[in-house]
Amino acid sequence: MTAFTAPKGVPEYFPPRSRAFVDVRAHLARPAELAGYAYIELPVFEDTALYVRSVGESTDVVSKEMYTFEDRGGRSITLRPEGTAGVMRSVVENRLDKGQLPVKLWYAGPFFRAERPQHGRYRQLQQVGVEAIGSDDPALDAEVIAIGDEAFRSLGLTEYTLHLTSLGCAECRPPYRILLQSFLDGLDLDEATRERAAMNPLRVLDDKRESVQAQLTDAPLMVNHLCDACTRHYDSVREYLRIMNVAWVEAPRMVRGLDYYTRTTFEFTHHLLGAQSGIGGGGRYDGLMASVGGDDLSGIGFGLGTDRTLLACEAEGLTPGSEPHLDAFLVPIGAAAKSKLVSLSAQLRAAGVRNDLAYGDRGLKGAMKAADRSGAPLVVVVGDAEVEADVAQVKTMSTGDQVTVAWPDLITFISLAIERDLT
RNA sequence: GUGACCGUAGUUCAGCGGUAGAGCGUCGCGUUGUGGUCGCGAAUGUCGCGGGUUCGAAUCCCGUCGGUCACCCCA
Repeated sequence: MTAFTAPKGVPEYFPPRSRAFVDVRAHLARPAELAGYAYIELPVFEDTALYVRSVGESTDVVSKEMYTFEDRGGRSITLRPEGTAGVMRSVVENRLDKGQLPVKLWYAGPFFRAERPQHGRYRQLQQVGVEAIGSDDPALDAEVIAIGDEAFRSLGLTEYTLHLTSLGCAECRPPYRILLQSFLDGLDLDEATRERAAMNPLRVLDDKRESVQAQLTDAPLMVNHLCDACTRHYDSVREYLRIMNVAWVEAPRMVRGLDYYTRTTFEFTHHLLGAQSGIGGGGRYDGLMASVGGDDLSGIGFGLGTDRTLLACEAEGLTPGSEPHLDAFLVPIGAAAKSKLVSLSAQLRAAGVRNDLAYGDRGLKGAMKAADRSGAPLVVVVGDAEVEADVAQVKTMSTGDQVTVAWPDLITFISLAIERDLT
């Protein structure tokens, strides 16, 4: 039993799984880079009011899941529960929106939500996100969605579904909301659900209980009450998605937990993850910039769950990050050989050849075992005889072939061997 | 936050009232300087933590911490 334990609900990634985590994160970010999104590094805590204003006071995230505390100057600080608000704040504060639009940004890092932990639901969670600000072009909605889809697909994932809907805008949502509310008023609901209906009637639509769902079959749906502009926008988004061969499922009852979403809204869920199946989600947020004090610019973005995506890969039997991470492993026998290989190791690294050395002066047999487990395709063995002859033995692990190479040719020989293997 | 289940070597788990086991992994050996297979051997546990019941607790009870499942929520 160790004296200290990590805080409740916090995942840690250490070898060998940390390699998979890093690889997943890289795959999630790559499609955004390919589409011209630039990286933005933001603070992990912000003024509490930023989240209350943008995410929405009535949301669960703000009302009961935030890590909020007072700092030494008496300011109310909150550990970021999501990424979009901080990006908006930074864009406005640093006037990134005063140049060419849209502003396209991506970020990655930890977020914090004080929920009851579960497999895939963590108090410190990792996300990779993108935001495209300053354009309401539906092709941009489609681009963002396609980037998310490509991120998952590039990892080899297949057991996921893209859910898509439109949540309407400031014009058409309020009247729909009233319509839905009056429908829900006529239903037989328990106290907690009734309260939710009053707070956010949309939320009731995706209640998982059958007793509730049975009563909802005739509920009015937002997609049937969109204004003309929203209908055109949504139709257009879907047309672009078709052009890009992105498959989706219409999800007219989908609800998102953050209040700022408007129009296009989407979610990626994975079938093998149980209750915490959401691996990514996002949407358009046309009033958000103005609400944090900026110009009234529209925007769209998503957050992809790095932790859950890794879990999804594991559930599908995928092994991200399992490629060998070394090119060569160096095995010295005796002090003279050790000095030569310590020097060689540094030279190889400077030449871009990834390598490790058998430390601890263990026997050749044990050192070879370590070499095998390192995954390095090449092993360099040097003992007294080789030092004497100014050569090294270079063994190709996959075939067992071993050749003697003159010491001055070694770096070139190894570099070429690796290059040949890669092509 | 609500309800339920679980917590034993590095790891996966068995043991379920009489003073702790297996597979995998780790390390060593199978003669002098070569891994992966095979054979042989070894090391490692305050049985999550605290209290209680008992002659005796990893085993029963309570609390606590942590994890997991569902709800809720969402990445």
